[in-house]
Amino acid sequence: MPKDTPSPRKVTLADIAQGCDVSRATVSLVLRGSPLVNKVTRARVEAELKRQGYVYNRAAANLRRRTSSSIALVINDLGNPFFAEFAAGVDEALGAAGFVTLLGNTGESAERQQAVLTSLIEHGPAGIILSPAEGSDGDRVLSAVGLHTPLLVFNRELDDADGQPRWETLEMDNPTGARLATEHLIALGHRRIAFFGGHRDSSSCRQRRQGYAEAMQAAGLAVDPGWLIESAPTRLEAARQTGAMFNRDPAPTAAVCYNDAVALGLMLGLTSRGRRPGEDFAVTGFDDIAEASVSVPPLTTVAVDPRGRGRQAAGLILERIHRAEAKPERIIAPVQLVVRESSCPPSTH
Amino acid sequence: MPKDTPSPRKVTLADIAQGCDVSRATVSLVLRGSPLVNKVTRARVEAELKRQGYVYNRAAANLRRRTSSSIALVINDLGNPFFAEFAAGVDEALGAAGFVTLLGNTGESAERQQAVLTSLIEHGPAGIILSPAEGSDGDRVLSAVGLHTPLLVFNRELDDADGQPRWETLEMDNPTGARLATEHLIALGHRRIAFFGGHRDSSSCRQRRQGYAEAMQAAGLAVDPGWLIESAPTRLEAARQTGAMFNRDPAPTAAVCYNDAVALGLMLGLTSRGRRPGEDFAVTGFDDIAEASVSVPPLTTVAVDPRGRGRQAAGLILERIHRAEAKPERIIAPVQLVVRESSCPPSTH
DNA sequence: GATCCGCTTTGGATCGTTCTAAATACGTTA
DNA sequence: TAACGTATTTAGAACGATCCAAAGCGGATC
Repeated sequence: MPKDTPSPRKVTLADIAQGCDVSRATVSLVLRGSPLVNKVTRARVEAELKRQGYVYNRAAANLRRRTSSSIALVINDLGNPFFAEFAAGVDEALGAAGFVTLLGNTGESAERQQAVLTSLIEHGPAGIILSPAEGSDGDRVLSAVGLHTPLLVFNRELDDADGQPRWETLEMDNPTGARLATEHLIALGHRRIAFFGGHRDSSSCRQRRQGYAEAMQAAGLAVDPGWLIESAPTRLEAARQTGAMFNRDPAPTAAVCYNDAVALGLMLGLTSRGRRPGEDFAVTGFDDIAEASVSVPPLTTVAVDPRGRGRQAAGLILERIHRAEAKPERIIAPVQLVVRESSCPPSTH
Repeated sequence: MPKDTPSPRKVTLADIAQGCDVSRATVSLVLRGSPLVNKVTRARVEAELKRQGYVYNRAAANLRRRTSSSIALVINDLGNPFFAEFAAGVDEALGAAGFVTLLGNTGESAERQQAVLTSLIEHGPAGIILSPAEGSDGDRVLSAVGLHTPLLVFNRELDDADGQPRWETLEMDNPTGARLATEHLIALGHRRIAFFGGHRDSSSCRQRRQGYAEAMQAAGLAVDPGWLIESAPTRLEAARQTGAMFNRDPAPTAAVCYNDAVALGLMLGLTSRGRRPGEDFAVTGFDDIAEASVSVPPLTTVAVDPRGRGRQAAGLILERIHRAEAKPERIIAPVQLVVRESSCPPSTH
């Protein structure tokens, strides 16, 4: 229940119309740059608009026209630079198309996500871009969103069991990214390669592990189950788990990490155990966050261009709004391996 | 000009009213939980609401009531974790109060900021929170925002020369923060302390330098002008400028940095010059970004709690909306020194 | 003088809510 | 029986824009 106060009263079309002795309809035509109105009238009206400091009331227009000029953007963790960049990309592209972004941050809580969605939908956005919180349920989401508002799900899979896909999907090409990183390490001469970090039940982690496994298999390399190490996707947790890597003998000589945060944490953990990442242990990340290029050593990683993905997501939802009939697609965004210094050949001793 | 398409038609109050044979007014009362309606009627109406899958049209309600349930949030750089956290805090508090966040990212461009403000204001937000882009002009901002929408300016000063303050201000206590950091280094025994990073013309940098200067003076320590080193507030630039610190003889033994990014860059630069931050050179930062606690060595810094500041900003603007007559205040948020390992006593040799 | 034309302009209904003032129902009291 | 009070419901005019169909206005044509 928004507590709010009536404003002092704003200048409306009617005020302008009265002020220069034309009808509201004419003023409206001027505002929308219609070619119907006479030059002289237009000039008079425009002068009056400026004089009274008129500001357009888009809500009223939208009500009458039964349209909307906003898109809701629901993010699972705005504090995470990856999603913040994504949001910036979305807002940039939406702004350029004349839309405004309705923001909602869920902090990875599926409950809050429901609340946020119900609240946002009441503002009548033309579409919704959702980066789901962990543990989101497709049916619940849909019950809040309804069937009339186009929905684009970003980054995580949301169970969509029905025959008909009920929303559009934009995902990173996780398998390929992990495969590229793994192949790169193999090409450098590594044979014992671990997959480090991430939660087994997250869809992106599954997909990345799969790409890793494919590359290993294609090269005829065995994967020791002890080389699949889970950890929360944060630097701190990853640093803590570093030890788990060296429980087996022989230990791995390289690790493909779930993401950059984990990779940076692993490098920290290695350093504090007296190992030098990029010299006697190879590490790769995923995401290419800003820090990756300035860490010591600079991190080899898979770039996904979150800002570009944001722009893409905005483009997709706008397209869908214009052609509501088209059936939802599932889009996989390409990724790119960026080789830096953290991926070294296996040390010789 | 938003290109948009009429939607398939939504369920309205009238549909519900017709569906259970009461008037629109009654349904409206039910929706708003008025005690006037009879229990039995209420139940009937509620059943019908559910049956038809009604969703409230807040825009229409806002039009009629001449209210607004949104607040615009304009951010100079969403990609920066500090501002992303701030935004998350704002959204959290606004959401709790039943408001929705209209997001706009300006990417530090004053031009884009004007465009964003004019676009957002047309959606009739109840208030605006603005973290200004570099080089913003107070008068231009105000010409876009108008005088009827409460404005809260965050983090940077915006020239407000007039006698009457025309907007509310929320700033960090920069002078005190820098003073605390400097005093901490002095207490450890340092005598030659540099101020490293930031642009001289940014208001926050000026304020932090001032706090540093005060502390130095209070301790009777001279400041060599060569110890005031400018740099863009990024890690990379800071690393590049590291050399400038050792141009003078005797060189400083510690540095108060403009912010954490700069401090981390400086530590990088020190390391690559064979110096060990936290052992033979002391470093402090400002902001306490997530990384600060996990860097090597962990960074002594000044915590400003961006998420908390976001919540505070939301609270302030909401308060102002309710009491529009109150004259705008200028609020300085307290900061806190967090001592970690990067600040060591001066090395003995 | 009536008709038709293109060029402009306009009154009034409309979008989905809320608000006001008044209507309705029904028992009580005088 | 009329007047009254309480509890509940409602018709219809707003809010600020847009849309539609129609009208006004010369001037050209018949």
